[in-house]
Amino acid sequence: MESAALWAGYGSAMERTPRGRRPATLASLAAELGVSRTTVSNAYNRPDQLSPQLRARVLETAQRLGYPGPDPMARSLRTRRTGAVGVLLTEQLSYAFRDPAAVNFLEGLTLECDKAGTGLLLVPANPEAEDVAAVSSAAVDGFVAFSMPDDDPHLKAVLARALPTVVCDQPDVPGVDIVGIDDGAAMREIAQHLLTLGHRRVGVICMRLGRIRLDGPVDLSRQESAHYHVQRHRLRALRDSFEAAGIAWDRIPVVERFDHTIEAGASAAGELLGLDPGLTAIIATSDVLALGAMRALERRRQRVPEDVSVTGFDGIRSALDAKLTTVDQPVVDKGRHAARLLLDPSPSSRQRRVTVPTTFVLGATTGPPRL
Amino acid sequence: MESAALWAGYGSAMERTPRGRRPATLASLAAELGVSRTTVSNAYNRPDQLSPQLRARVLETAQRLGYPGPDPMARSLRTRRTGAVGVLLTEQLSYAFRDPAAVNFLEGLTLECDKAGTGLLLVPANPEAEDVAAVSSAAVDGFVAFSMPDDDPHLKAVLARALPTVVCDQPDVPGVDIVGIDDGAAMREIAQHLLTLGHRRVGVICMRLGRIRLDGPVDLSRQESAHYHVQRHRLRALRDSFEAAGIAWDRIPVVERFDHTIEAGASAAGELLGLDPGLTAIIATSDVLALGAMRALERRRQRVPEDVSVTGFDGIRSALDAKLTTVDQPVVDKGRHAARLLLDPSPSSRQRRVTVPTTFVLGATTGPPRL
DNA sequence: TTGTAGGCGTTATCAA
DNA sequence: TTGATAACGCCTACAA
Repeated sequence: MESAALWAGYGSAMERTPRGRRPATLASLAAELGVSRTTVSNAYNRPDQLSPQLRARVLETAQRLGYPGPDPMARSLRTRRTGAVGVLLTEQLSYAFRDPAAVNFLEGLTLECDKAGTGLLLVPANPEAEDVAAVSSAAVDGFVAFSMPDDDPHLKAVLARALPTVVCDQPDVPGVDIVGIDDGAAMREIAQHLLTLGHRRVGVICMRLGRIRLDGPVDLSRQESAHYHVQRHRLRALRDSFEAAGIAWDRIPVVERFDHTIEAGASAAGELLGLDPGLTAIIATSDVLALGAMRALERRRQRVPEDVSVTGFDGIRSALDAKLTTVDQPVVDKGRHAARLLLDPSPSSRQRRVTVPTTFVLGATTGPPRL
Repeated sequence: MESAALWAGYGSAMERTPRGRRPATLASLAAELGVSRTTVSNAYNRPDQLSPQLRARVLETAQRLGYPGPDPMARSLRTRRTGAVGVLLTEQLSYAFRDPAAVNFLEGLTLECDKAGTGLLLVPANPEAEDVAAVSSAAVDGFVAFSMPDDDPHLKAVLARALPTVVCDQPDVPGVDIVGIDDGAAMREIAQHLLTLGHRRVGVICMRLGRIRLDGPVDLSRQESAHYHVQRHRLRALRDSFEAAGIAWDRIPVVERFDHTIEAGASAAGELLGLDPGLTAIIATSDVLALGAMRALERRRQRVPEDVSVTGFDGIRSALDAKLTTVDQPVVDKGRHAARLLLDPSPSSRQRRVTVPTTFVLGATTGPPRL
């Protein structure tokens, strides 16, 4: 106690960052004022619990001593809350600002955070690293996991925290609230559209199916065992649709790309055309990949849709601008729903599920197959 | 102590979220194992300080008890670090994902965060609210303030925290590292370009100049006293350029918009044309506003640049796509530099300053004035 | 290799 | 209206 008082009294300059002096604490402030710590604490947290003049005196002295208010960590330790929610993407942090779908999802999250006045912590969780320390030591009141594979160690670390959690677009963890779409139904619409147009020989580009970087053709077993549910369901829906139309699925080339970029889509399309030069349509499981495919076709002087039709998935802005035939999903809404589930205390402990609607978008990139 | 041991021993189910049982702590784990807290702590933080088998036993018991590892808040309180940096924008959080420049800046920040393995906390700081609590209680190791007015209470709260801080594009606080561009020089290039083309009657659209929502014409005094330095410098550069060319600045209408959106730009352009139907060029202090102006002109069936020239500022993607004449600034790099300054411990306490280069971009939206 | 003990800065509880 | 006391859960010299 006395040492605190000593410190508090030491030096009286008003530098913003008191150099060489030990930073003021609630206790040192109290000592300086000759009141108890409780009183100082109340001055900040319960203004009605002390007289206005005493409070004014406390605040003024705080200013003079350069005391910035109660220490956030100490407060959090005590109150068990931080006022922030954590987000995990399945990628580098910068992906959050580079991928259109991620950007939209996060916009949705922040829309609700703004309302609630909570912060949003982007938690580093590189899928190619096993280091979950950042997850274990994130100072948050809850987590949103976006598009993570079901075997991701970071996800496991999140669940271990036993905090309120919501997952979006990915693994259905028992008891954990989830937001998503009906991937199968949406993909079947795409397939049906192409089948109706008369396409029989198609190629598929999908996003990563596992945590290991792997770029190339995907066999059936890998399709079925994909750790990314979304991709698995979409591929499964395609298979069902084509087989129902009497087309052997194992004759249809499926190519995987780890990176979710336009360039990756372009290279995948190239690979697909190498695998089956006679295909008349390319189905991508995301708009970004589809845009890449279009770029590759353009480079090869193939016309879309006259020579090859292309479909996407997501409904991102640039895809709609490019008149891509795709499925539009309300990504911003998914973010909002996720945040609401997280911020609304669940009455029971039962899993809540929100499925947002999707819309088939007929663009100008699909047409009858060439002869 | 004994009560901890009691708790630790209570119940032994392996539910992920031990219901009704007090959550395990480092101490309860130690008690359960019959070792000291130090040992358990070391098992997590200094694996080399204890035998592999003991460590394995600790970790296994932790798993069994559902202990998720050291509590982040407690750890932070003790170590005085959190592994996250905070960002303040001058807007709602969702702005971070809606405004192209903000998105790019944050991408730059996260690029460096990824390298360093630190998280990024978006701190709510609504400019129209005075509530600074989120800033005061943000669990971060440092702050980046992006584009804040010099009289913003949130900024004041940031400085009060006495943590490492970097500001970007805005107030030059003594002793605080800063990243920016030469706004004046860049804007003079724009002005010179238009003057050379022969424009004499122009109108200006600028972003908000103060924290109070205000949409409309801006008089000289407000221009000079703007709390947003960037805007002030840009307007000042315009004024200097035009006056040097013998054009009376007070005859040039300047219109301000609080919201930074395309719609705001459009309405501002409309207002400008009302103020001076004879103007031959519209200068916007941002690309977003310029794109809005173009939209307004299009609605009015005015051709760009035949009827009216338009210039922007920033070099965002959609502006470059639209062939806007503008100034390109490396926003992603600004983010990177800001993060680097923050994460690199400054040797001295002197202010460091990084000025990134800009490039004049001649687009297709400027031409000689109509007769 | 392991244990002891003090303190990080705050808030909650209860009493005055 | 104010104050004393006890946690909150952990890290880290220092000692053994």
